[in-house]
Amino acid sequence: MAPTAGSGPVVATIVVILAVREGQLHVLLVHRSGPPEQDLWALPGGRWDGVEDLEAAATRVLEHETGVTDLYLEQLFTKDSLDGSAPSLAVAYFALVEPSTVRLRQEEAWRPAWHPVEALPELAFHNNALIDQAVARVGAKLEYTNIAYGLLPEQFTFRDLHETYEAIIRKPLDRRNFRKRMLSMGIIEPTGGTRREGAHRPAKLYRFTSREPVFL
Amino acid sequence: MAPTAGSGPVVATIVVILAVREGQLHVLLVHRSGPPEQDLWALPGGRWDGVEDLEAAATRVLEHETGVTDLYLEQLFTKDSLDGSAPSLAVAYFALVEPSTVRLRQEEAWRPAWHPVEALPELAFHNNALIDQAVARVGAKLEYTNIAYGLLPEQFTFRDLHETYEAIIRKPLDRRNFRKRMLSMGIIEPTGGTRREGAHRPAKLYRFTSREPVFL
DNA sequence: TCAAAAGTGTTCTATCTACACCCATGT
DNA sequence: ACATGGGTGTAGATAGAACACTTTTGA
Repeated sequence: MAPTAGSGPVVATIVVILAVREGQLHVLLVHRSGPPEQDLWALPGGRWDGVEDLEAAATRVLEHETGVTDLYLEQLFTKDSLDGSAPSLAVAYFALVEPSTVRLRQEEAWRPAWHPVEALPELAFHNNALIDQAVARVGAKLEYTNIAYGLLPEQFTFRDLHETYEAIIRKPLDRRNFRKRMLSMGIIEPTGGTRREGAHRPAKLYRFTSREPVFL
Repeated sequence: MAPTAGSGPVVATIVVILAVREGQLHVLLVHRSGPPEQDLWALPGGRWDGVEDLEAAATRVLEHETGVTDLYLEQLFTKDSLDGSAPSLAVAYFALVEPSTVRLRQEEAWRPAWHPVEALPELAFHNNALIDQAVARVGAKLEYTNIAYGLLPEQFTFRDLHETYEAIIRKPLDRRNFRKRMLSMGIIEPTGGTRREGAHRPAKLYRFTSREPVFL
């Protein structure tokens, strides 16, 4: 990475990459094989070169780790002092991805892996707080936006959607009321198709009416 | 200001300082007497030295411009490319202040001054968008927090509170419903005192039950 | 007694919550 | 026929919206 002009602090972009896998909310972490904070898990990130857009830098981190592009990405918070030593700044984003589209890098050094957000280890650079902040933000936005589209595939059943919501807000949602609310919000619509998943009635499939962020 | 270690971009903190004056929402701007962006109005800010807390740096800008300390301050957004030339980053905060506590610097070079948020001029560094973002955020938070305490003095009338809310959300609020809602939220309480302001019935005085941020 | 702002309740409507049974399918 | 998850409606409670007159004061 080319050194930047100026004489300011080191700036990094880091990304809280969230996905719902088997009904559990997960975050993507990498393992630090060298100092600082050796042997701790950390959020993926990279140094910002000062040339490209900040958001483009975050997108690049996301794509590098997951192979995913064009998903939901939003700025979260900017933190000083990544570590205690040199002056530094971390601009944190969060991203929502659909796990089946993800191909994790397979690298000895970093071992990118999904970790359930419940029961995280102590992270490098005190990044646990950023994850909490991201989850809280997503939970709040589920109520008045359609950002769940970032977490689900093109087509999905009501069960998928329901599980996704419950994984994030960690409270049970009444199935009938949930269905009514989603439909009355108008963020999803039936595709007409169905999906059979076992020895029982097939589920209708839905899609998001828009895959751009929409506020209600 | 001491140069920082590292070879990263220049980092600045800037602050959107908001106050309600005579029923109108105002933002504090400084006038740029030299390049870049000479002769345009801009948000006040300063270079971050990489040593102190980011938030402390923003607090220092706020205090330098207004003499006010210990008011409501919150991180807003981080933007790349303050200008088109050298790599740079601006970490924006917004602050809520009570105008009677403010003593603006009197400097020929910068001329800090309040500007009504309606009818702003084109600002340096395309900072108009940051102001819009700050106003939108405050407006949203009025609904579920007590942050209005940052905009009002220790004691105030319902009229003061009502005008403050209307100045930010730019929509009329029914007086009776507004009063009920504020009281049922429990964020304010009567002091017992009253204030006479003219040839009419005196108004009861209220205070915020807490002057720390409270979420409902 | 008049002008000017302060203070106060009720009705209606929309939204949210709680809750239990039948349906379609594969084995 | 049975096991499994999919799909549906109603009644009660709560919160929000609309709306107009009386009170207190100084001039």
